[in-house]
Amino acid sequence: MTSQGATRQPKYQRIADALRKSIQAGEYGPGDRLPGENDLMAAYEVARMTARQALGVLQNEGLAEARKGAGVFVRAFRPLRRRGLQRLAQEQWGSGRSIWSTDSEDRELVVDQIDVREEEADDRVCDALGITPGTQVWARSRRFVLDGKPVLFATSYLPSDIVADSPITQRETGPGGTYARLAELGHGPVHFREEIRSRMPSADEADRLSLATGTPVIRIVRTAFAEDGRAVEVNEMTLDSASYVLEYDFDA
Amino acid sequence: MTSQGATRQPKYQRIADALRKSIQAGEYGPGDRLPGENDLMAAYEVARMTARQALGVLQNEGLAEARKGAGVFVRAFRPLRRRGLQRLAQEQWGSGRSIWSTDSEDRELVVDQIDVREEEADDRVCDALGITPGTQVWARSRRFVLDGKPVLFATSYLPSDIVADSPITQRETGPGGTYARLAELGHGPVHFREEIRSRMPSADEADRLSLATGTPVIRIVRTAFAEDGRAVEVNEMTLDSASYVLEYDFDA
DNA sequence: AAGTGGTCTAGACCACGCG
DNA sequence: GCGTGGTCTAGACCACTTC
Repeated sequence: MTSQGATRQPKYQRIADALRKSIQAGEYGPGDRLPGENDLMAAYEVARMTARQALGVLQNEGLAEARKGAGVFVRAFRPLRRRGLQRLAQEQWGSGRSIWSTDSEDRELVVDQIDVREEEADDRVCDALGITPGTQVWARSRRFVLDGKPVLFATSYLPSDIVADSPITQRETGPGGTYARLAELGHGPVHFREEIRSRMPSADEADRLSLATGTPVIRIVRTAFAEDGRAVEVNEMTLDSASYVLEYDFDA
Repeated sequence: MTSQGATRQPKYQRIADALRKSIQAGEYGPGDRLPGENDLMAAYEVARMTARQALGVLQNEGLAEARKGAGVFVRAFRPLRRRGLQRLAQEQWGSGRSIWSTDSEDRELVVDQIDVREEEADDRVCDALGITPGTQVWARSRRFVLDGKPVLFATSYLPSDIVADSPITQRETGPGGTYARLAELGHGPVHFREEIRSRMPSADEADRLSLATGTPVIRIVRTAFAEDGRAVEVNEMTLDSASYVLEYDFDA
C-alpha cells in the first residue's frame, strides 16, 4: 500500500533525514545511542527492513556505527594531523627520531603486524622504483595502532641491491629508521613524491583497520629519490580516513 | 533453513566474493553488465533481498554501479592527476594561465554553477582567514565538469577589505585569475597550505557530483598567505575521489 | 533472559530504461 | 512491452551484548 502522503521520497530516506537532523541539531552527541530498529518500526509504522535501511543510510554516510547486540551509535571524530613535509624534513630522521613521532604527539602508539621479507617486486612497485620486472626487493610491512585503534598500515619496498646486508633487512632499523640507514649507505633521500587517492576499503582492509561501515581509506604512495635521481624506496600506506587529516605546506 | 555447508560466511558475502573475483580476473571488464538480481536468485537459489545485498556490497566498495532499469555495471576509473605544487607555481597564474588548465590537459572542461556574492564569514572561514567572526567576505563558487562528468566544486573566500571593487568581485576575473588580481592589489600569495580529508558525501554532495554509491569525496581546504603572512584566501574544494589522484612533490 | 543488530525468505508494486 | 533495479511488507532464526 505504501500510503503516500504528499512526498515523493522513500520512507527510509525520510526516516534517515529525520535522524540526521537530530544528530546535527546536537540531540544525539558523539557516542550516543540512536533509536534502534524496533523503535523506528514503532515510531514510523514501517517494516523491519525499512527501519534497517534508514539506519544503513546513516552508517554509509559515516555518521553512525552499528554494534552487534548493542545498538547504533553516533560516531565521533578526532583525526590526527599528518604534516606531509615537516615530518620528512632531514632534521627529523637525521636526529634519530622516528618520522611517525610527529603525528601522534602524546598518544599511545603501538606498532604491530611487523613483517620484513625479500621478494620479487610486482609491476606497480617496479614501475615506481624504475627497475626491471622481477627484480628482488626488501618489503617492510607494519601497522600503527593509536590508543587501541588501528589507524594505518604500510609496506615499504627497497631495492635489494641497495639495502642487502644493512639493518634495513632487520626488524629493528635503529635510530632515525630506514632513511637514516639509507643515508649511511650513500642513498639518503633528498626528494619525495606522494600520490594520494581515496576509495572504499576492501574487506581485508576494513578488517585490518577495524573500519566501520561508511569509512573510506586514504591511499598514499610515497616515492623517495636520492641525490642521483634514483628512486630508493616506495612506501604504500593505507590510512583510516576518519583518523587522519593530511597537511601540505609549500611556497608559490 | 539457510542450509550451511562448511562455511560460516553469509550467503550474500559469498556471492559478492564470487562476483568480485570474476571482475578482478577480468571476466567482466569496465562497463560490462554484471548478472542481475534475477540471475543471482536463479544461480544461487536465494531470495531477491539476498541477491540485492550481494550486489550492494560491490556498489559500496565502489566496484560496481547500478543503473535503474538497465542493470549493474562494472565501474571504470581514469583519474585526473592534480599536482599540488606545480599547478600553483607563480609562473602559472603569473603568465595568465588558469591553474586548472594543468589538470585537464586535452579534455573538455566546463565550469558551471558559478556564483559570486558577498556574505558574512562563518566560523570555519574566519578561523582559516584569521579574521574576527562576522566579517564580510566575498565568496566565489563554481563547479568543474570534465567530459560531461562533474569532478569538483569549490568555494573560495576572500576578505572584503582586500578585494572590494576589484575584478575578484566579478564573475570573470581576467587572465591569471584570482591570484593574478591579488598580486596586482599587493596581496599576491607566496605560501599555501592544503588540508586533505576524505569521507562519504552528503546527499547534496553526491547529487552535485553525480556520485555513484560507494564513492567517497576528497575535501581540500587551501589557505593562501601573502608576503606579510596574512591569509588572503581560503578555498574549500570537494572532489569526486574516483576522478582524482593528488600529487605532492617536495624536498627533504 | 531480554534486547539488539545480522541474515534470510517469499512475496508485492513501482518507475525507469532499453529495444 | 518487458526486464531492470528501487522500495516495502511481515514474518523468521541467529549471534551477540548487556543486565
